[in-house]
Amino acid sequence: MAKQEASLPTKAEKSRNLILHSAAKLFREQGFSATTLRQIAAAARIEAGSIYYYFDSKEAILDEILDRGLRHVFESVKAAVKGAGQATYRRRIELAIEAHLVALLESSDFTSANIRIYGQLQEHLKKPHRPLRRAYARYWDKLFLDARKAGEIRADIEIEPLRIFVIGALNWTVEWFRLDSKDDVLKLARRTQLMVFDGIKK
Amino acid sequence: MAKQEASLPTKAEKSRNLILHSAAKLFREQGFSATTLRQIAAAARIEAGSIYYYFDSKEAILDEILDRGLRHVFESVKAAVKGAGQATYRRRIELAIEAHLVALLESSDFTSANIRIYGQLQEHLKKPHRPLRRAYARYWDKLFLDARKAGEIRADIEIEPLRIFVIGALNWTVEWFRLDSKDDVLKLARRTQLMVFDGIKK
Amino acid sequence: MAKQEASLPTKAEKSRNLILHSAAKLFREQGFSATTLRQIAAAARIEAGSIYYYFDSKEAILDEILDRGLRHVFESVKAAVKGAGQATYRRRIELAIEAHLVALLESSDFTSANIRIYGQLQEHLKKPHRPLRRAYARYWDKLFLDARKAGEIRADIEIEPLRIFVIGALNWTVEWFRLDSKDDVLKLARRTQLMVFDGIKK
Amino acid sequence: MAKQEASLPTKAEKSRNLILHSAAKLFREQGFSATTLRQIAAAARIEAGSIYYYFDSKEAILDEILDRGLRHVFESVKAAVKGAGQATYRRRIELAIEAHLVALLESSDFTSANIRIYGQLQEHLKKPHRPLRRAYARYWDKLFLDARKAGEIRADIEIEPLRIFVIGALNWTVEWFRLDSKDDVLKLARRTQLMVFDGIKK
DNA sequence: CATGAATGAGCCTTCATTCAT
DNA sequence: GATGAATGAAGGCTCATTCAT
Repeated sequence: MAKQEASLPTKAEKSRNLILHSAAKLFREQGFSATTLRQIAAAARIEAGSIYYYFDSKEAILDEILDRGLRHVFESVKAAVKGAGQATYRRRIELAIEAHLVALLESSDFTSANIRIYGQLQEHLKKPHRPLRRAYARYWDKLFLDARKAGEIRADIEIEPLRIFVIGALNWTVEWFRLDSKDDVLKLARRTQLMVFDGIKK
Repeated sequence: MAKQEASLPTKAEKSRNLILHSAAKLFREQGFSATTLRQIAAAARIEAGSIYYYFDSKEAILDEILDRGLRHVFESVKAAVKGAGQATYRRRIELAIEAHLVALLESSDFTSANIRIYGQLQEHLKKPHRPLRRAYARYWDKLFLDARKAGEIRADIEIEPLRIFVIGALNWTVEWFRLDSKDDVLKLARRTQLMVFDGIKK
Repeated sequence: MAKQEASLPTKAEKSRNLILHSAAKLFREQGFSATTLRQIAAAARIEAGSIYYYFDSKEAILDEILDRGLRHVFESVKAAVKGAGQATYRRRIELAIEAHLVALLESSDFTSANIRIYGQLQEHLKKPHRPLRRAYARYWDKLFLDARKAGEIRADIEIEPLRIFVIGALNWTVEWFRLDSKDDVLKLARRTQLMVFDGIKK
Repeated sequence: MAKQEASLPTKAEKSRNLILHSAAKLFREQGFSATTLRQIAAAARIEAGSIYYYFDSKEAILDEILDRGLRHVFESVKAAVKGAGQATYRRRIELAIEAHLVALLESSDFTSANIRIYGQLQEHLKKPHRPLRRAYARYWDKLFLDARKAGEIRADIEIEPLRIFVIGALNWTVEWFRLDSKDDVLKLARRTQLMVFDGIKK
């Protein structure tokens, strides 16, 4: 009962995590409502009924996946930016772009599931996650705002549309990107950084 | 499929179209499998059973929506580019961006439904639409390729990643953009064109 | 769509009623939660899913059964008493006893189901039916009160315990009485009337 | 089943009893099939799985409750009558009525659970308890028969319907009576005795 | 053309039960 | 003695689909 500190994951914790990972993968691939609990159970190699030992409902699974997914990108990006110390703002934003892409395409299925299915969920499923989503948006806004104040990006650019444009381009990768090697994501990141900052014109 | 030679739409054709539009809106909002035939029927103000007079199955409705949606953007973009005559390639691409956005966000729900749900569909539902999707991708590639040959965009940019980046940024708008007025879409288009060509750096 | 006056029951109305009667019988025999929709469907010779064409839920079926059941006894008793005209109060109460028993044991399964299962239902299922139950209790109370005022029953008898005693003795019959012929119920009624008024002592 | 010779109850016996009491209360309130083993376990402050250390199945719990419940009224009534010595038959029956009511409404939940749920159980669950039920009925029949022979109750009254009427009125109290104080049950008993013997007429 | 009625497969969920620890 | 973890059968309910009218 007492929570052990940094102890090995118990059997139960492993089962719980296996369910979450299986569900996240399926949600990302097929969407929330097209995914059945039997599919999740099969992927986790248990019976459908057993899922209810760990979760109250299909929605409870979704809830935890959405939360973990967003928290994961957010923390990755914050860590990357923090790690940049006093680099230029361009550099910081470049690192944020890379971190966002890595979290989305490599780390786990939580983030990609979140990005992919959130928009089509019913209102009551989205609601609890809105505060964190807003916080993440504000974090990027601050990054761009600081860069503009520092004169590193054009003064006539509005922050919000910019953020939407950039994150949109990043998020869309989830629709087509298939993981082959870490290099691929980094290469994709580099290209994206360049495109965002310098555009495509000669 | 529908027989017609510019005659007035019959009552049957009107019902058919109403079903398609109702379905497209719901598919875009909730996804394919979360949308029920009864919801579609209610939105079209008929009974669920009546849908089968016009369509063989739910999948048949989807099929037509996907097809119309993609055809619609594709034709809009081609028309816009053709209308530009011998303008610069930058101008042509700018018009393509605008046309894509207008088709996606304004014209109807077919295109937005297509963009939004395609990725999560089962393989057998995607398959028939792949040829057209590829053709559309090649059309953009040609646009960018010509621009590069003409020296209007940087020589070191690879075409495919560029196309993915641009269309991705455009498509993601479907996740957040809510139509208020035509101006908004055009403003969005102008900003996007600028960002794509000139980037954000000072 | 327009309600026809006293028209023949439509096919749909017949199905609906068949479901209700099948359910009432099973509820009375086994209780509410031990009865499955599949059992009800089988008894009504349809498929379980078809029940939902007529009812929103199992609870909706219960609701209508409870309502019909209580309404039925109530109206039977009122009609019987009214039919007695200006008879003595003893006579009126005797007729009420008979009417209650006939409704409970003969007329249909709605009343017996109601009497038998009400007490074990969850609070939220009972609640909507409380007003009518109270009204029925008050009706009996008035009957006894008038009889006491008229000096036909002993002055020292408290009305509420009396009503509870009498209705209790009547209702308990549902636990053991099995219908053979109309005579049986009437014989039972006569015995009960006698016992209630004259007691058993010599 | 439990081995014991007036020794103190072991821990195991206490657990077993706690399970039985918890179950009886829930069965009485909600019925047998609406009560889950997890509810019983929670009420007994153990885990659901642990119940199987003491009982083979949910039905085994029911079985013991039914048995204890009936045995308890039966013995109470016998003891009360026996304690009356050579009193009049009216007095003996009055004491039996009181004892039945006290057992039903006060002593424990076993008897009330039995009375309330027995009628809706499946045949195979009722069967083992029928002999004892019949014996209890015969016991009352004998009481009334003796009273009639002794000329204390009217000669024209048939014994079986009388017993059914009286026990029915007593048992129905379980549907509405809520325990407040011992006096209440005794008051209820006195009223019932009076009503049974003298009826309500002036 | 359109619907009302019904189907049956399958969904999420519950629950008595099992068993290794 | 007792539990945590898991099972699998079944329950209420939904939904695409069918078809006589």
